[in-house]
Amino acid sequence: MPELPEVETIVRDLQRKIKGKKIKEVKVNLPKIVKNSKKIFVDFLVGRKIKKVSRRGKLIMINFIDSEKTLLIHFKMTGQLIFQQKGKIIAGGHSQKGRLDDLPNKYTHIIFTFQDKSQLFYNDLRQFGCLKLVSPAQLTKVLMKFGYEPLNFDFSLENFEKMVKNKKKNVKAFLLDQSLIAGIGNIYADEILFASCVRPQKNIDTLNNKEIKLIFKNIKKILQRAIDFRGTTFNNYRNADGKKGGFKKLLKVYGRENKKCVRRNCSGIIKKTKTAGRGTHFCSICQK
DNA sequence: CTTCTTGTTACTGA
DNA sequence: ATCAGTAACAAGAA
Repeated sequence: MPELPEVETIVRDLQRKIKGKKIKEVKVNLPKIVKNSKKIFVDFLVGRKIKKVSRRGKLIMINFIDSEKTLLIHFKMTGQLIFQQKGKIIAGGHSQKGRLDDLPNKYTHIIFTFQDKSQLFYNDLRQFGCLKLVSPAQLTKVLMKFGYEPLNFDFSLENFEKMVKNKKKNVKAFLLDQSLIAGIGNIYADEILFASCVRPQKNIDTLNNKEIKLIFKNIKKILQRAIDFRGTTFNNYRNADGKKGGFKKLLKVYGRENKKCVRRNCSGIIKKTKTAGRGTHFCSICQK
């Protein structure tokens, strides 16, 4: 599922690929994905030049030259943004399921065509993602609800320690709460807690100083490393080139139910439970 | 056929 | 106020 590292990978790629391009045509095949009226959405975008592609948590923001408005894109579970030069065969090669690598496919709901004939496809198998044009005031309101950017300088150990105080949630729910820290999802929450030897069910107010420090360090380390590997493809995720991420082989607990714990000298078997409403993987031996 | 999956929001009840 | 739990959204995998 797209979490911070996956969204960051796409944002960096798109910034390079579509910055400065002028939109020539916008096709909306599934209007419910767009949270504005289709006419307002299309009329605004056609003729616009892309100024900037950026991100806050898992939310993508696209700005345009000569406009105050921002296009927000949220992938939710299965959204994709895939860019193709005109006529180029999409990378990713040999789909086992036939021709899903050819775009547009049956999950392509919006198509942006630029003046140079290159195209950006919004695909979404489960149709939970959304696109929305917002004014600066609306944008401010949306961004107010986001917590720290975990890789930013202001997300410091000192500030993290402050956040942990007076909180009563279990630590998994804490990591998933976008209003506290923005961008961690189910996969990285499990990985961060495994790396920190802390049980996901453990209440945040029972953590000792060492555990708090370790969790803080691993949030930064694991998210950064996942970006370096261009994200995790568990099933649906693809980057802006349509390719899979490389972090899956570095996953230590997520998706490893009933397998042996990879920690040295640990004989545990990875268990799967439901915590904070999500499938949660952990080792009951080395995660205390 | 049923059950499970996931990000987010909305809602309920403690 | 705060938190835990669940439903809803959709469609595919097992």
